[in-house]
Amino acid sequence: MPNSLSSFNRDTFNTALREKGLRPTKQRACVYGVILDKRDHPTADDIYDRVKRHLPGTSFATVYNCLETLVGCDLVRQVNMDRSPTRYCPNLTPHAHFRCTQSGKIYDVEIDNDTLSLMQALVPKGFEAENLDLSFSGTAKSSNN
Amino acid sequence: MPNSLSSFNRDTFNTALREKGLRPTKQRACVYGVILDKRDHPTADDIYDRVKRHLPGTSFATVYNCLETLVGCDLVRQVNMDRSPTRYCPNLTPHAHFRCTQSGKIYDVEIDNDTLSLMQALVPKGFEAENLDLSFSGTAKSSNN
DNA sequence: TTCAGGAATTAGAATAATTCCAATTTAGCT
DNA sequence: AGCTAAATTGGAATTATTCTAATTCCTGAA
Repeated sequence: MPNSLSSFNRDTFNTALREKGLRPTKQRACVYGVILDKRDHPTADDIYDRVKRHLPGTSFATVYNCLETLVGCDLVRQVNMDRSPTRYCPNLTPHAHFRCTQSGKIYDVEIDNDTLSLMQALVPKGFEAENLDLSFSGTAKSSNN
Repeated sequence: MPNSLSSFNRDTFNTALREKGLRPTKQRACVYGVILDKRDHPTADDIYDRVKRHLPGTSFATVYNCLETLVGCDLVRQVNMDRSPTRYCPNLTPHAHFRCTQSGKIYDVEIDNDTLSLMQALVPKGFEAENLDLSFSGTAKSSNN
């Protein structure tokens, strides 16, 4: 039930919001819940559909508002692949993404610390990188689906 | 004059298109020309403005069509950063991009072969990556502008 | 507990980038 | 020169997202 967060997640959620002086509303909890519940990198559209099942009155604007809030509180990450709609991901560890051009599915790809440091070292002097995004696209064998 | 490609670039251009059975039209040449001419990662909009100075009748659809063609012929690369409009880049060597969140400017960042191989090695078995995209965002010191 | 004031949500309009479409023009062959 | 497929054109359509103004909801001071 995505609208009832586990007590662990509920705590994380409440704390993260309160730290920023924001209110832990039921819509925000529900959006967070559905993202945790099915970790398939849903789009705002997907999330809207899922949230509506629990809170039927929810509007699109609210979903976008909640997503922005959750991203701002570092509870979820945005994943942008090419021109496709933004996707959302509750995995906060440094990781890359692989998109299968056939199925459209997105997979998390771990990044080991050595490679991560080397990538960070690419940034030239005089530039201060706050964010690093690594993504792959190609085909995934059907056994991965 | 972006509508007169250097003979070197003209050759590259003609060959790349003919190899795919496509026609080297003046619109395509002009789009390619303006991208080579000012390597500032222009958007389709920027390109449209520049092309219009040389071929005033050009439509937006044509610019998009030409860009798609040029990308398909591996004459230019698309650069997608977050949700901002797609940008185009004539640098075909493997490289990453850095976007300054203050100025919006995009800079090329070299990737050395060792780091490139390590990044490619992140892709798990069962996945075949055709494309790799690495981008950074943050701030660039004003001396870089 | 009530109520004031700010925060959050809502529905729908607006925007921005891009793609589609049907009609016209053009380039390359015979 | 004329035919045919390819390319271009202008404008409409689409898609994802953001904005806006009105309403509802919380929260904490009285």
